[in-house]
Amino acid sequence: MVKNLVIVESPAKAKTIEGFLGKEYLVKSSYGHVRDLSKTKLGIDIENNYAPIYEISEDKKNVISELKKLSKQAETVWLATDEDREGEAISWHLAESLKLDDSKYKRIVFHEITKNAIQNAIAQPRGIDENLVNAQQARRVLDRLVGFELSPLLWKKVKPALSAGRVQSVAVRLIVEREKEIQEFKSSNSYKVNALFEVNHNGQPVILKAELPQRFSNKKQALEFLEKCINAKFTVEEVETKPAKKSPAAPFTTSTLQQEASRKLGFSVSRTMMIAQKLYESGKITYMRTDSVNLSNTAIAMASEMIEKSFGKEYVKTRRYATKTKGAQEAHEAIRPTYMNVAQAGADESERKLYELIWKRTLASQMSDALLEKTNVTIGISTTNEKFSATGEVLKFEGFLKVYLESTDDEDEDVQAGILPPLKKNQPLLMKEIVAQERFSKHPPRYTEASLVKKLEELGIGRPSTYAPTISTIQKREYVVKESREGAKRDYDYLVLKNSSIQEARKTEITGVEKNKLFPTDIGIVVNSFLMEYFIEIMDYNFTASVEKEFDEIAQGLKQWTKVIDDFYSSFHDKVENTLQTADKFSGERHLGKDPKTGKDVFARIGRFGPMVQIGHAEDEEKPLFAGLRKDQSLETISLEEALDLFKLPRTVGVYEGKDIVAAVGRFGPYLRHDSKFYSLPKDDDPLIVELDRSINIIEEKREKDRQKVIREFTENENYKILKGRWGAYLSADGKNYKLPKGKEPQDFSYEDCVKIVKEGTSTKKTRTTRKKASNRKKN
DNA sequence: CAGTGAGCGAGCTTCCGCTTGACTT
Repeated sequence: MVKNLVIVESPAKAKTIEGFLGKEYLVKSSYGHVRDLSKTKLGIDIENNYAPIYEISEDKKNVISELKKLSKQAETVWLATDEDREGEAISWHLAESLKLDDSKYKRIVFHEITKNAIQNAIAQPRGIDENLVNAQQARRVLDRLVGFELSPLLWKKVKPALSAGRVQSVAVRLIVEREKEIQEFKSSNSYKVNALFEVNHNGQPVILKAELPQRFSNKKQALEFLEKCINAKFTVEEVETKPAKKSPAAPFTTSTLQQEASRKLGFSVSRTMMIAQKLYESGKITYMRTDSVNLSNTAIAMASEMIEKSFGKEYVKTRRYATKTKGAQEAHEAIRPTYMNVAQAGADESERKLYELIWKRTLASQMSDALLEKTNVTIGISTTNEKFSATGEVLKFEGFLKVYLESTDDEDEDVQAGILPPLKKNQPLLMKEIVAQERFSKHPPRYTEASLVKKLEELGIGRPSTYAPTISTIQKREYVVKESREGAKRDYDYLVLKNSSIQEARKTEITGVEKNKLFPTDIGIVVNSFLMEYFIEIMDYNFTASVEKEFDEIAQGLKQWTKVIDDFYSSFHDKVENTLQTADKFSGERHLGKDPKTGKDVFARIGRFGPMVQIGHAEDEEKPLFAGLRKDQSLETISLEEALDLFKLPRTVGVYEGKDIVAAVGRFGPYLRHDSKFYSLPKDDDPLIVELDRSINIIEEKREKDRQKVIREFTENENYKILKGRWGAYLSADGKNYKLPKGKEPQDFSYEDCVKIVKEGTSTKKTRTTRKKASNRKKN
């Protein structure tokens, strides 16, 4: 019988800690929260002063019954959950659901996972901080009230199965508003001038690049300037050298890790978290959901030893970083390698890459500044007052740059300043070439997943554990899509002065290329307008910050949590009721014009199944006609012509093998249907235009591809086939797919083998649709 | 996976923050 039961939040942490404590301690994990409000009902007794009605979460029933059994056997239960609002609440929920007497449990906290820290914690137990627990209850209840009152309102006024919440709705607002800014952005052009000079350095000609600091607003001015340069003399007027330094970035938090992994490794936010989780579980890194930039003393000591050993003493500079993030709770350390002397770790390529990033960032954070020498050179022009300037940078001491340089979101690919040749004041320069080219101002950048996380963190909205889920929620609800878009060609003026003559040219560049950026959908835009019109206070970027302030006051015992909730809810609920009664259906409806054939009105709006166009009114005698929008179309921009085109589909292209070929657009884009089989239309084919010959071609090509897919067929049963799929060979039998057991080549399976696979497989295999539903149920 | 959209009315959808598995076509 073990005397002491210690409960922490994560099983990986439990395993580590158990090693530090003696045999008298059994360490178990709660796997996060164990109780919550009802999954399907409101779970708040509003009449009874907002009393929350908690239930043990379905997936925690086993955890609780095991912990209950163990706690009965133990003398003392040590509640060692995280030292923050949620952690305190978890301890309280544990005490409640395990029915622990006040004398039976002790609450302890520790900030680093070392033997010392844990033994110190055990020596200084305390009770559960009720105020902190109440702050968490307020947070939980507020989020539930907002989410479960606004969402049903959306179902009634906009479209079923939508959702709204304190965090997700603001995330969508950021993206919608950025898109609006981009649409309204007027690009302006100007002329940028660059020059190349030749300098003699040790008998070798060296090129000196310089730039005109100001830009010309039109071509005429740019040309005038170049003309003045034809016969000008160029002289070095000033050489100014000054020292500069660069300092390393703080160690990783969840948010900065997601940003850097996105920029440097191209990982999505959720991929980064999945990989980090694996590294954490295998003991390679510390906890990956944190808002702290703090490193433990042990970690700093390990880092400094590692730096000194690898690079020398002059590279060591230990630093403490302070968080600047609003509402940071700092229950954990920054994300760092568990052992700084392990330079490489990870079970596969992506784990190794992410580990390397974390290792380098942590190491660099404890290294010396990089010392630079910056040189600014001013070059005078004899015929005019404008001056060129050239800048150079010499690295005097690498410091932390030896291992790591933080990247930026800046998309400008301006060339890094390099080394300048030695230059003296009054030195004449030989001009080789001056180029004036037209440049265009850029709209603000669209958000990536990672830059959205950064913005949310700045606003204090969301927590490390929710950044990745929030981003997937707004995509799952189809408020936002992650997309890459091809750029468009754009012409620009290119004027070059060379060998005393000016040449003019029109050049072409590609602009507006977007890779994995977040775009709002029609539904996202309409839901956002609805919420902005009726619930501006929830949509306010400062809403979270201001309620967090109140939660803090609850935590300090200055305010009663139910009072805070009541102040919010009474006016909020009135507004919900009022909107329910008075607001019309909100569909983002746009009147596009009249149908020339029937004279009826044509509308674009959000329907039950998403964006659509409609000819005629619902109350007309004749039923209105409907057509869904294509993926590349939007409510805000679709024209009457484009809308009318949508009604031309489905269209019969012709007859092949005695059956009609029909062209149409479905959920997955344009397609052909023939003999009740579907054939996707390639990107360049338009379903409105595609001809019979081309259609037959597409059908035959698909048939040929399908033939190549077949590895083996059976004479015994034509519905059984061994096929080559995306993940290797598999068995397709009566429309269901089965994995092939290992140890045999795919073509060697006999019909009897296959029957056996089907028989054994049926219990675990589900059909496509039920599996999808099952996974949805689990996620929600 | 390849429609649908009115209206009727049933029954469903939904939040944020803590944590891991069990899924793999």
